[in-house]
Order: sequence, then C-alpha cells, then structure tokens
Amino acid sequence: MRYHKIPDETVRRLPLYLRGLLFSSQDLQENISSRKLAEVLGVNPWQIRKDFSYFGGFGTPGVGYNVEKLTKQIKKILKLDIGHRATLVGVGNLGAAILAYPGFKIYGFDIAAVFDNNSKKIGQKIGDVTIEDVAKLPMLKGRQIDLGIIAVPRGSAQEIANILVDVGIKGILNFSPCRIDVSKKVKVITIDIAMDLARLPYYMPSS
Amino acid sequence: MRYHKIPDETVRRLPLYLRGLLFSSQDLQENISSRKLAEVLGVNPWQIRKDFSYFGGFGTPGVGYNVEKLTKQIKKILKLDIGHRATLVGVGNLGAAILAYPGFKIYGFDIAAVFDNNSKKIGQKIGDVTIEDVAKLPMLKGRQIDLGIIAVPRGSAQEIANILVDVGIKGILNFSPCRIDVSKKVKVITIDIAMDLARLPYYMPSS
DNA sequence: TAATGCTAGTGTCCACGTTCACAAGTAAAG
DNA sequence: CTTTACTTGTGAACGTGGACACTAGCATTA
Ligand SMILES: NC(=O)c1ccc[n+]([C@@H]2O[C@H](COP(=O)([O-])OP(=O)(O)OC[C@H]3O[C@@H](n4cnc5c(N)ncnc54)[C@H](O)[C@@H]3O)[C@@H](O)[C@H]2O)c1
Ligand SMILES: NC(=O)c1ccc[n+]([C@@H]2O[C@H](COP(=O)([O-])OP(=O)(O)OC[C@H]3O[C@@H](n4cnc5c(N)ncnc54)[C@H](O)[C@@H]3O)[C@@H](O)[C@H]2O)c1
Repeated sequence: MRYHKIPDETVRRLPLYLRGLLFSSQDLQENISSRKLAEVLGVNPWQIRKDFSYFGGFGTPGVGYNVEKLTKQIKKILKLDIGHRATLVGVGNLGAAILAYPGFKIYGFDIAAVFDNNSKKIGQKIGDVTIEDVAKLPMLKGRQIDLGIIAVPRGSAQEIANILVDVGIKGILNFSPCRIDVSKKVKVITIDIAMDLARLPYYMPSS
Repeated sequence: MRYHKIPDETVRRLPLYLRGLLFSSQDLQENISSRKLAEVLGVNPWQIRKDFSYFGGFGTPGVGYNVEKLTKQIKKILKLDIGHRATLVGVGNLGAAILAYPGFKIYGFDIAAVFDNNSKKIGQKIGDVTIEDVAKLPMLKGRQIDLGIIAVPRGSAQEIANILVDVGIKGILNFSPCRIDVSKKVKVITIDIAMDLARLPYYMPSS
C-alpha cells in the first residue's frame, strides 16, 4: 500500500461499517466478506474494499475480514478505541432524549456531565448523572471530557460553544440550527434535522 | 442559462440558504448579496451563486438578490411552496422531542398525525394532535399526508416503513440506526446521530 | 500436486462538484 | 455622460471521489 490521503467521505462511512459489524455480530460468524457486509448496509462491495485499502490490508483473500479484528481496526482509526467522555449542555426535549439514548455506548461514548440554566432542572438526577448549573460549565477542566453536545436554543449556542472551547473540548456536536464559529483546532458537526426534512419533498413526485 | 442537471449537493445546500434567509430576515433588508449571505452561513459566495445559477437568474448585478423573491424561489424548487403534512410514528423520547420542536414550521411542515403502540400513550393529546393506535396506521390514506417520520426502535422500523409506503407516503425521515428498504419511488433519508458523533474523534488531535 | 472457487487489494478511468477568474450588468456619484 | 464601485452569472480548470476490472492470494477438494 502506498501513501494515501484518506478521503473525508471514507471517514464518513467508517461509522456505518462499524455499525454493521456491531449489529450483525449476533450472527457469530468469524469472518465477513465485503459482499456480505455491503448487502447488509446497502452499499457497494468495492466501495468497502476501497475504503479499507486506504488503511492497509485488513482481510484475507478467499476468506474475507475477521470481524473482531476489523471492528478493532475501525475503532482505532476513528479513535474510538479509547472511550470518550462527553458533556451535554441543554436538557430540554432534545437533550433529554439524547441523554436517554443508549445508542452512543456501542461507540464507546459516555455522557459524563450535563448542564442547564433552568433552576428547576439543576440538581435533578437522570440515570446516573446530575444536571449541573451551566454557570459552572467553565470549571469543567480536568474532568477528562473531550466532547461537547449542544442542545440549547439557537441564541445561546455560540456562547456555550465558546465556553466549551475554553475548557478544552476538542469536538462539538451541535443540534442548534445555526453556524458555530470556533478555533480551527476544534471540530464542529452540526445536525439540523429540519434541514434534512426540508430536502425530502424535492425528491418526491409532485402529487 | 442552459439546461443543467441539478447536483445533489446543491439540493442539499438549498435548505441551508433558506434557513439563512428566513432567520436573517429580521434585518428587513430588501436585498442581500451572495457575499453577505455567505458570511452569515459560513460558506463561499461563489458556491451560492453557482448553485442559484442552475435555476436561472434570481439576482440583479450590483444589487444582489431580492430576499422575498429568492425565498419564494427556493421554496418552490424544494417544493416547500405547498405545505406538507407529516405523520410521526413512535412517540418515545425522540418522538416527543420532534413533536415539540417548532423548527419544522418555517419550512411549512405540519405533523398532523402521530402513532404509537403503547396503550398508555394512545389517546394522549400532545399539543393539538392525539396519539393514535399504530394498528390504525394502515388507514391513513386520504388524510393528505405525504411524509413519514420514523422514531420507533430499530427492530420495527422496516415494518413501519412498509406500512407507510402502502398508505402512499412519498418521503420518509428515519431516525432508526438501520437501513430501510423501500420502493425506489419513495425517498428515504436516514439520520443516525450516533454515527455523526462517532466520526468526531477522528478529527480531534489525540490528547 | 493441481484445479476450482471465492475474495481482497488496487490501478485506471470517469463523473461529478468546487474553485476561480472574468465578462457583463446595475446603480450611484461626479 | 463618465467614472467608480459593486454584484451577478458562468465557462473552464482543477480536484476529489466513485465505478470497475483485473491481478494475486487463500482455501478446499480432487
Ligand atoms: N426538539 C427537537 O426535536 C429538535 C430538533 C432539531 C433541533 N433542535 C434544536 O435543539 C435545541 C434544543 O431543542 P429543544 O427542543 O430541546 O429545546 P428546549 O427549549 O426544550 O430545551 C432547551 C433547554 O436548554 C436550556 N437552556 C436554555 N438556555 C441555556 C443556556 N444558556 N445554558 C444552558 N442551558 C440552557 C433550557 O433550560 C432547556 O432545558 C434547539 O436549538 C433546537 O433548535 C431540537
Ligand atoms: N433518543 C435519541 O436521542 C435517539 C437518537 C438517535 C436515534 N434514535 C432512534 O430513534 C428511535 C426511537 O428512539 P427513542 O429514544 O425515542 O426510543 P423510545 O423507546 O423512547 O421510544 C420508542 C417509541 O416507539 C414506540 N413503539 C415501539 N414499537 C412500535 C411500533 N411497532 N409501532 C409504533 N410505535 C412503536 C414505543 O411505544 C415508544 O413510545 C430508535 O430507533 C432510536 O435508535 C434515538
């Protein structure tokens, strides 16, 4: 294998492959072929092989990929081999749903601290975390948290992001429908659910 | 302007432009330049102009784009000029959050029917809709609903999707972390929040 | 050992999308 | 009218990523 810059699109797909491996590991097959994995996920086999080839040979011709080894490799590439601790800011409708969602665990994420500014919510315990006052957010340093999840109203998102960056968070998942401007050292991914819904009608045959 | 196939990536960005126009329309400026809009959204001006150019000239050189006209045009292209009625299936943590979310309105969406299979929830009224028994989902036809939102556990997602297709839904927004297989006539967009979070660490400097 | 069947890895070509530079158009000021 | 400042619209160059075909490797069977 020669040197290759890894395409962003490949990185985008790796979690999908990982999901496929983790969810279909009930099959208890030791090996899985690119054809089989592609079938499960609804993608092309050669896309999968190409993506993996950027990182060196995982598989064995004639056999496929060892599920356990492949899973570990992808986790390592995505830096999910070490667990990550996240903080959630804003425990409203969406925040509460995220907090209750078990789906982050399979990727090794742990929501270890949550904040809100509503005095009625502060102190409440949800699952095994207690909602803290957002005023104390700036003191988060040293609690080994490297990810931030923003679920506050749009007007407060940038402000919260600034604090998160100050306390050393390296990645932000933002649910507010707005741009967030931070140091280039920090990666921000914004999910705007309404925007995704908005492009659905375009593809629908006009009734 | 000649004939051009509209790139998918352009369609993906149109809702973003629309969001920018709708949220910054408090400025009450009659016109907005591509430079200004780009600044607000954090994208490139020429990308915006290129995207708009696929649909013909919206703007006026030296002046910019008329905000109202542009807004209407984008809505028309995305088929958001006519309102859309959606049904939500699964009123759990996430479903409830979506139901409470006012952000769909600006794109003209209305969640007009919601379903669940939990007898404790059926009959409950949230906002101005009442949760109906999912067993009655197959009888949705004729209620002028063309969009479906799936927020049920992974194992039930495909089953619900099949019913939605049967009753004539043309577009599905799926929050379950799984593939959904439907007729090619129906557009499915799947949002997997955990997957987005999972690619965040890759971009973070290893501490 | 030889033959067969399956699968990974990869070089190459092609399609698509982004970037850019510039011509052409508008408005306002001189 | 002329000049200046600004903005759109777009052809063309460029870069990236996807589709594919083919080689090489492994395993199983004869
Ligand atoms: N609910 C959804 O389905 C949904 C979907 C997409 C996007 N969003 C976005 O997610 C964000 C949250 O949505 P929501 O429905 O949970 O809203 P919400 O009003 O239910 O919750 C917001 C929470 O943030 C808290 N909060 C407000 N300002 C704060 C601050 N400065 N610091 C800390 N906490 C603060 C509030 O006390 C509240 O608990 C919004 O930006 C919304 O646009 C929500
Ligand atoms: N909560 C989150 O933040 C989150 C994030 C990403 C994805 N998701 C996904 O969204 C889906 C829902 O998540 P949730 O947290 O709301 O789960 P949940 O368990 O809180 O809610 C599921 C709801 O669906 C109902 N339901 C179950 N089977 C049904 C059926 N066959 N027909 C109709 N209703 C049915 C249940 O009664 C319940 O009310 C899951 O697939 C989950 O993976 C959730």
